[in-house]
Amino acid sequence: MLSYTEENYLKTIYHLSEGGHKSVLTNEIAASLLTKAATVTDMIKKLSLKEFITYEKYYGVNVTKKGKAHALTIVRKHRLWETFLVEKLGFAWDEVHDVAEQLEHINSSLLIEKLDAFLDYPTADPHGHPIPDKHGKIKQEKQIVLKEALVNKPLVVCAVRNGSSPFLQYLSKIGVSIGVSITVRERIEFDGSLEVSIQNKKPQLISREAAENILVKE
Amino acid sequence: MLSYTEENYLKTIYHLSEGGHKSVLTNEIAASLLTKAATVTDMIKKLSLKEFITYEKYYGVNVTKKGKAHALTIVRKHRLWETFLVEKLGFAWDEVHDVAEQLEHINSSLLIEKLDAFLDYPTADPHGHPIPDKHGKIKQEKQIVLKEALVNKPLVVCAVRNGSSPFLQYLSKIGVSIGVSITVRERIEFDGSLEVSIQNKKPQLISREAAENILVKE
DNA sequence: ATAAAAGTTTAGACTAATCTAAAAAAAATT
DNA sequence: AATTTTTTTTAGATTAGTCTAAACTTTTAT
Ligand SMILES: [Mn+2]
Ligand SMILES: [Mn+2]
Ligand SMILES: [Mn+2]
Ligand SMILES: [Mn+2]
Repeated sequence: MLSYTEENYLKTIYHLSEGGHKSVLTNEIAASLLTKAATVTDMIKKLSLKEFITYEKYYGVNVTKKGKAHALTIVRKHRLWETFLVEKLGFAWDEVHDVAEQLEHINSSLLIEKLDAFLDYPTADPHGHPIPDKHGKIKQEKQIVLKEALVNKPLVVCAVRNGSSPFLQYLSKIGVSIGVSITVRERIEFDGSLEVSIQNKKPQLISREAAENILVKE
Repeated sequence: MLSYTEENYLKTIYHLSEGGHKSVLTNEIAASLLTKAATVTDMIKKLSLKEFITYEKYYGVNVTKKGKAHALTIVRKHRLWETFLVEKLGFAWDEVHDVAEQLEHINSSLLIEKLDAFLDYPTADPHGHPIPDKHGKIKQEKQIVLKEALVNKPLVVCAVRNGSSPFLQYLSKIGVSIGVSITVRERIEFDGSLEVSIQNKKPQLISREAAENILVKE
């Protein structure tokens, strides 16, 4: 059994490792969790003792199979709760993350299975992020970053990379949400900004930063 | 802001004080929370410093107005969550308490207001316990203990006193749930057991203990 | 009215999670 | 290759919540 804090460390390490594919350094974890490196060192010793990660002094940590499995249950809970908040309670997509940060630590497998059924087994959360199934399996569809999209090819918004409130609110304002159609009309080489048409409406400019944080599919 | 632990102490003290009407002794709190008296003494010092309770050394504690208000928000959350689990997720009434013990500490007023609306502003939880409204107001209907009920007077089950799983499962088994009609046919003076007819079915015997834990109204 | 019993508080210790400052190791620069 | 800079770890402290054992108060029984 992991504590609330240990779960947060494990989830953060899992995300920073990009799903277990690369090792993660002490300072990255500290920056991500707004703690100090010394605190992280203590915690990673604990997590490696419990075999959720492996740890080589001075060279960072890697998530073990056991660690990845547990991290996935936390991600699953986080995303199911976010889906519940939007679909059933009427939250906006920029209001759910902080509440889900708390709800993801509720410990009841019956609860999470019933919630999953109640939501009709969703495969993506309100930000388009995939929801692992009860076995930890993720259904990943292929998606590309809007910034790299071909000009004049009609695409559909399928996820955001950055889930911060200001960004999500900005997207809502310009009419972007999951499932909306979007076509790049012109790429401005000077600053990387794009002229895009959303739902076939009058083209508008979006910044390079925005275009790097919108994921689309055909 | 109270910690998870402080909230549990405050809620327990509130319940033991019967809604703020009597003072509560150190050992009662310790017994209720399965901790030791010394631990309780430390915690009640902290809670009284924060003015959620008043504390007179050796003579127990009393809940302040502020303490009662906060306790009521926790009770509200607990009972709204229990209602959600039963009404929306299909939990049985004996499965919800432990999960609600966790959920009651989730901190988001938006969440609780939206949940309340989603459930259509319920006034009682699955055990018949009243749900305080957002101002902490409790709508208490008058109810009597089945043990004291008049013979041959048709009544309706409106709450249980004891919410333990074994008791709730026993009630389900004999056909008792909230809203069911019940009539006392005979009171056995020897051991206090009652012969009752549930939903006008064949009379059956229930023990004094059971009859003390079922609340009914006309 | 004392003495014994019961209940409560204090003292001292432990674990989890955090910090700052100092030491050590690795990486980058000259 | 040596030195400087950056990163990480270790050492030592702090706070929250818990415990046991000892001391102190209140209550009960003689
Ligand atoms: Mn999120
Ligand atoms: Mn979290
Ligand atoms: Mn309950
Ligand atoms: Mn609780």
